[in-house]
Amino acid sequence: MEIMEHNSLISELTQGKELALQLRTHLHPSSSPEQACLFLTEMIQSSFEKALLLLNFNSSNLKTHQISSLDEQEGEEEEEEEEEVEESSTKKKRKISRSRDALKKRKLLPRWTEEIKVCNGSAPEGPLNDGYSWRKYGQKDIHGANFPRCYYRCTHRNVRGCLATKQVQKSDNDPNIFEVTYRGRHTCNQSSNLGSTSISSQNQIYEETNQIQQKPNSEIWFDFGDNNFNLKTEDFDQVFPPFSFSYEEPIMNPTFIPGEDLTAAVSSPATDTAWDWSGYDGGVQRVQSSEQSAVTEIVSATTSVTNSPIYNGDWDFSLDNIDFDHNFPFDSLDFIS
DNA sequence: TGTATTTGACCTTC
DNA sequence: GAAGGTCAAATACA
Repeated sequence: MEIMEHNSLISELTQGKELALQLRTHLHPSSSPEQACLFLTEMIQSSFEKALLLLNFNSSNLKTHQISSLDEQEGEEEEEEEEEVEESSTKKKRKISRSRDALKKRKLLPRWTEEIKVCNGSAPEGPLNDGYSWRKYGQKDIHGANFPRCYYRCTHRNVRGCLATKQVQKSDNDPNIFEVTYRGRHTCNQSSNLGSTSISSQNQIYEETNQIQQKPNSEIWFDFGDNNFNLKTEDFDQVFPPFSFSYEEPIMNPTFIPGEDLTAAVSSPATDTAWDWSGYDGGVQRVQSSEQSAVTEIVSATTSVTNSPIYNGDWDFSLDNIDFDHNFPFDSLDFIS
């Protein structure tokens, strides 16, 4: 790792640590204006994201080097192949070269899965509106599954190089459940368009309903009548490895509005296939089950939270209820160096 | 005409 | 070789 990057990484992580400490002081009941908490959480998020990007970047390079050194011969062949591509510009070779490179990158991307439950059997007419714009690039019949799987990638892939993709598949067991697998984080910053409305409405949701329950199996349930939202906290061990949370009275703010016409929320064009509600985000019951990438757990976990429609940076966790794991090595050199 | 979707072919992984 | 994932030409649509 380059010294500059190493220092940047330490700087970002240290800043995150300090901001977390500040936030903790703000969380004292006697202080803590909500705006300050929100600002601090955003700063913390930003700081960790930068750090993780650095980590991600370096681990990518590392992996590439490892691959090269482990299979030098193949690497050389690849180089030759790429030269050939430039010279001969044969379509086939270009395709091979590109796809190998892309696959190497894809393997390093974090991945996590959510289950989205569509309630009332009201078929929305568009894609899941999770705050990002997706472009469908493929559909595949999956062996043993009753329904095909759809493949989406970020609309801004070409323009901004955003590598985020998602797969949407209707569940065999419950036709109202869609399994959405996200891969890679958005680097196109398009989520900001939903953040502005969500915070206020989210708070409103919580204030109006205040029906959050904790189930014995550590699932958080947000009961909004027909719109249920749950989060399997058992998966938080994977999603947030460094922390442990207690959910006695969490404040989490899903980004949909209860009672709102769900179909109206759908804005972007999509497939009209009856089952293909890939972009549909209304009336959801989500179970986030994180499947970690090959990079590092913390990269995947953090990315999954910041990138997921469940949490797109707009939630304000009530950290009063979050117990920082005392084992988390915030102060250890292992963590910051 | 530009953009999104469909779909068969191709590639990688297991 | 089967299955999953992606590409890209063809097609649809606004």
